[in-house]
Amino acid sequence: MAPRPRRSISSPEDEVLTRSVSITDTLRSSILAGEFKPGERIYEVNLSEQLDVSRTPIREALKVLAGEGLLDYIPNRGYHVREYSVDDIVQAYEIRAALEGLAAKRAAQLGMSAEERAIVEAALRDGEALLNKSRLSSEDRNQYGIINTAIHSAIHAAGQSRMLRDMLRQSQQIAPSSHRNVIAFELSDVRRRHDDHHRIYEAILCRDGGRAELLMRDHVESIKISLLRSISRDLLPR
Amino acid sequence: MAPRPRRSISSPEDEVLTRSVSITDTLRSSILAGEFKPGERIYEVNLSEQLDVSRTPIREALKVLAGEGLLDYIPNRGYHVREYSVDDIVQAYEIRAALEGLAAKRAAQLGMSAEERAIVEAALRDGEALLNKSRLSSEDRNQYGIINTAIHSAIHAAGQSRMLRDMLRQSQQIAPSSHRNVIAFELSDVRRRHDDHHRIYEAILCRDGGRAELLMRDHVESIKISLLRSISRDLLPR
DNA sequence: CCTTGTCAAAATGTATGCATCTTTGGTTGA
DNA sequence: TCAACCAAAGATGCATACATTTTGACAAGG
Repeated sequence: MAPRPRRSISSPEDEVLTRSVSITDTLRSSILAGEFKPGERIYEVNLSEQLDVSRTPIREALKVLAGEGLLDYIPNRGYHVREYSVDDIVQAYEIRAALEGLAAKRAAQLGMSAEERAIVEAALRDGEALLNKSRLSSEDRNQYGIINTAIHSAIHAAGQSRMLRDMLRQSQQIAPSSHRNVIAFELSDVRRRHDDHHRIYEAILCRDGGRAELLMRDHVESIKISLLRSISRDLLPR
Repeated sequence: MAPRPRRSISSPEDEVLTRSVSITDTLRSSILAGEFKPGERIYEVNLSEQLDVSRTPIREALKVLAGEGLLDYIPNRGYHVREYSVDDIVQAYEIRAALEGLAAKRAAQLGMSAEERAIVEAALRDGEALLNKSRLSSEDRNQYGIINTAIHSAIHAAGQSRMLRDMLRQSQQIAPSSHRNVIAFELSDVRRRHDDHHRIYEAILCRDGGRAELLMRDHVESIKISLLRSISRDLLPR
């Protein structure tokens, strides 16, 4: 096999690239994009041929992804794509609600930096503009997803806890599309969520940790409810 | 190197043993026991010589432990034992409080199985007997630790959520001894904690999820407080 | 028909050699 | 003197060969 090319000198601030790390990223995206069937067995040799590397970096990537909960591993019996039942996803939302609540409380207690505030305020404004429309296109919904992520990420950052951030990432990283986790929100739902964001941010600015936590918990719990509602609608069609 | 011995046929229900897995366990214990200095660099070759295996299973073990948050990893620059500041530990308690609260709530909502109830009730009785004494020996404290773990583990199990259990484990698995995290509890503290356990269990039996959550959160938060108190006492001696 | 045993193919586990990167210490040049 | 620069040593990354385990097919026996 050809030797690994030297990293270019001119790139100023690049991520370190080892095969193992980039393969980990590739596989993670594939799994989260639902490109593997839930429960599907993952064969090292397959992947190593597909990705044109030896089994070594593949094995390391699989170990990492198993640690992240994306794969199940049984010694001598390989890896399987982890299956998430509806109940698993509901549990993940409950966990996320508890953790996001804590993050919001900490953000309120510790205060948000100027940059963090700027990000949230810009996102709130953008959301305002977007939700003025009388109907949301698919692209609009996508756009709101980005806004939503910006707000939550800023609050996570303000929580100033690496462990908390790590766990939040894990609780959100649950193969979403594989279970059509994309909840069909009504426009009114989105507006309500956006209003939640406003209130949560206000509570944080007021340094009211208790209120920020309560609001955030309910905010996330309500997504869980929507999920349950949309599922029960699917199961009992009208 | 000598070939790996076949697994014995007679052992009925043994854990699967690969070098990689058992080394992972060994290293995890060592780290948690504080046998490495915080921040210390971990060299693959060192370990492979000490443990008399090749670098391959070592590398896999290190990947897993990094995933568990016990090690920091930088590509091409190896692994370091993760350092936990006092603040990190406090954050871990906050996370644990949120998660244990959720576990207690779920246990109340879902109910505890007969076995789980038996475990808790036995532990509560044992605690009763232990705390009757007027003074606790070091062995007694140790014993109460086991009782405490039994109660909490039973509640975790009753929560019926793998993700929740995994995260709880992670939030508790923070090199305790390396930071003399062993809080010097007064006997009255321990009695109070034991009383907490009684009330929490009652709330769970009554299927009062809200109360169970509240009590459990406060229960864990109070340990955080004790930690902070004992630290500030250390820093300002009298 | 189901069970059990055997064996070969296939998959994972481990050791090892080489490639690449980091680090370190000394050297050179301003 | 100090900084930039090499070169060698040391450490990690990756490929590969071989060892071990699992699995599935097939045959023999109940």
